[in-house]
Amino acid sequence: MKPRDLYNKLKDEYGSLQWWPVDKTYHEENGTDPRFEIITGAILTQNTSWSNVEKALKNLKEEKKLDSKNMIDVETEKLHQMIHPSGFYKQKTKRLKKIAIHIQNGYNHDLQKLFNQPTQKLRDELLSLKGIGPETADSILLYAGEKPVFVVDNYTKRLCQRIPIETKCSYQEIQKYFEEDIEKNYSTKKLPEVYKEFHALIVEHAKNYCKTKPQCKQCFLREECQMFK
DNA sequence: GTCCAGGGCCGTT
DNA sequence: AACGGCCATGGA
Repeated sequence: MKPRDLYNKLKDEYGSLQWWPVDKTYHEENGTDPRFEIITGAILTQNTSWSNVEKALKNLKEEKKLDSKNMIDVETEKLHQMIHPSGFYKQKTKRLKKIAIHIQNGYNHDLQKLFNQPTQKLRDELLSLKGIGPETADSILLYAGEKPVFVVDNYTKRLCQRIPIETKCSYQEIQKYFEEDIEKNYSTKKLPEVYKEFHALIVEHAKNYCKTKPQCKQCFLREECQMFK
């Protein structure tokens, strides 16, 4: 199966999903940039369920620390406490502080300036920060920066192996394979929306059916999936 | 009690 | 390059 076939099938099944959840009201009321919430969420959700991330985000909002300027000043112990529910809270505290300081030093807290850079340059820059790997960087580029980048996560790798989709299983190979196939069918302007939707659909499907322990009998893709046969 | 989640780093092979 | 151990919580 080709990536575009998977995309179309998932879209027909699940319709359009609104992703990445952001509390716009909070940012309007506080004059902060909603894109920092996406950056924060991308770090907090590393190998962690979103429900746990929500608890941490809630704490950050209650203390008005969900922006790069205010996050920098939070005591390490205090930040540990606030993001505790999201797990790996010590390393994630370091990662959040690191990106916040980077946004201060390089861009004077102006995320527009950050995202105005060429995609590849920005990607390399994000990857140079310890704690930001390929998936976190690409999530930030796509969902906060509206850049045409396909995000590969464990769910994507799992689907590729099971259906299967004919590609090597390294991050780079999967990403290239998906992007080259999707690029052919959509205008450059539409690509970010397509990639956002595609990744959201993959997560939705894998959460519900293509779990670690697959629910093949209920899965609508079972007849075309090697896993079921 | 066990398993798993919208990863990434670091050390070893 | 590829793999294993580690980081940690809360819900199923």
